Amino acid sequence: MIPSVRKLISGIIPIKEEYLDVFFSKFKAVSYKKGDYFVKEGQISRYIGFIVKGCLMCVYNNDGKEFIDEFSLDNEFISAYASFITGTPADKDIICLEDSELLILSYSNLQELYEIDPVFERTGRLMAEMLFMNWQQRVKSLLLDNAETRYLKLTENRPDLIQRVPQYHIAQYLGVSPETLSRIRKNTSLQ
Amino acid sequence: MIPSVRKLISGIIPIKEEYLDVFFSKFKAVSYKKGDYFVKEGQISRYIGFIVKGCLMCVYNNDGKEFIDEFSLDNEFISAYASFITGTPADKDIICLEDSELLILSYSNLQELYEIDPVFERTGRLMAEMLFMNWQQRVKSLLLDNAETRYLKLTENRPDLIQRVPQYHIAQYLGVSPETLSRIRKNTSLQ
DNA sequence: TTCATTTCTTGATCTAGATCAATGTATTAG
DNA sequence: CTAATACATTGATCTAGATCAAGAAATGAA
Repeated sequence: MIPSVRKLISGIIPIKEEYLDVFFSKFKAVSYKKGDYFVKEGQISRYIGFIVKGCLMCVYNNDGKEFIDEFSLDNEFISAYASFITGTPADKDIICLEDSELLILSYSNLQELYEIDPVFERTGRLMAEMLFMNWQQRVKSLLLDNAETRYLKLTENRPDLIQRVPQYHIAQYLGVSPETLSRIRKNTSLQ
Repeated sequence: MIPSVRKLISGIIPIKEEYLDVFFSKFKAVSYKKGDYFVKEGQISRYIGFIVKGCLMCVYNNDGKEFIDEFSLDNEFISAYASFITGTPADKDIICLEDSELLILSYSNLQELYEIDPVFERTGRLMAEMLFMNWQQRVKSLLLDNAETRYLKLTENRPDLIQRVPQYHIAQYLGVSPETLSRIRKNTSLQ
């Protein structure tokens, strides 16, 4: 694994220096083209991905209507976690929005890590806790904020996303129509 | 600790028989009256609670408007997890809706458990994973479902809640006005 | 460059759900 | 029991955001 990537992951997830080698030995590099599926709805997802470079999205399909659960860009993790953790079919697609380079970790390799040293359980716990807090924030924003506030918060928290992802996908993520997002942008930029 | 409660907790969280004694030794029993605060917004929450009997809710306040994050009833856990985990001030209140009996576990006692045996890290990981999946489902429902569907799903998943909690709190949880929930109930019960 | 496809904008209209106001019905306290 | 308070219902009206329809820009392929 490229040293810079290694340094990067170890900065993101809480894992001690001496465990890094065995940790990284369990990952495998994979390439995807724009439009490729990393996970398909209905299939069991057996991998967690770390995005070295690229952009992916998790998409729900509700009889034709699409809503976006999450975007992940360079240096972020992505997975249909519920499917991965429980071994049940995924309830969403994960699709590449750009050509992407991923490092993937299989379920069985992760279990091996847990067996090798319980320190990895702590890593897993801290990651799950971070994920959980993110999703709780998302619920809070959906309950408390109107469309404009949700958009403004997103531009603040993830300005990179707004640049790289088509606007109608941002709308699907915020839970509004593309037309509404267009109007929100028009209003806010005038002020 | 009462044996029946002990059996119950060990059925809910994934922990091995031989670790149960030390695990339970870290909990403390506390009583609350209806209306009491378990957590106050702005204060750091240093406890996780297990509800032996009773009902609590997590409430966000947005300049006067209240939204409910979560209800917890008998035999469920409750906490301002983000505050508990990160040691930062809670962004919500946790209030008792009924007189309640809790078993509470302090942050420092939990850390002791983690130090005593790494098996508790696994317990923590599995609990965080479960929590995370629940919250992801909540986001999915808020993005995909209209108010009526959200209500119907709630009556299916947590019929107990509908019985024990005032209707306007259910509305605050679903993210609709009490009037709208009343109309939804009128419509659905006619069919 | 040129054509095709994808994405974004704008206007007109519609609708789910909010808000306001009044009344009705349970609980609870004394 | 009665009064007071908390909770639920109903109607009238309003509004944020959806939907439909038509162009306008941008992007991309040949």
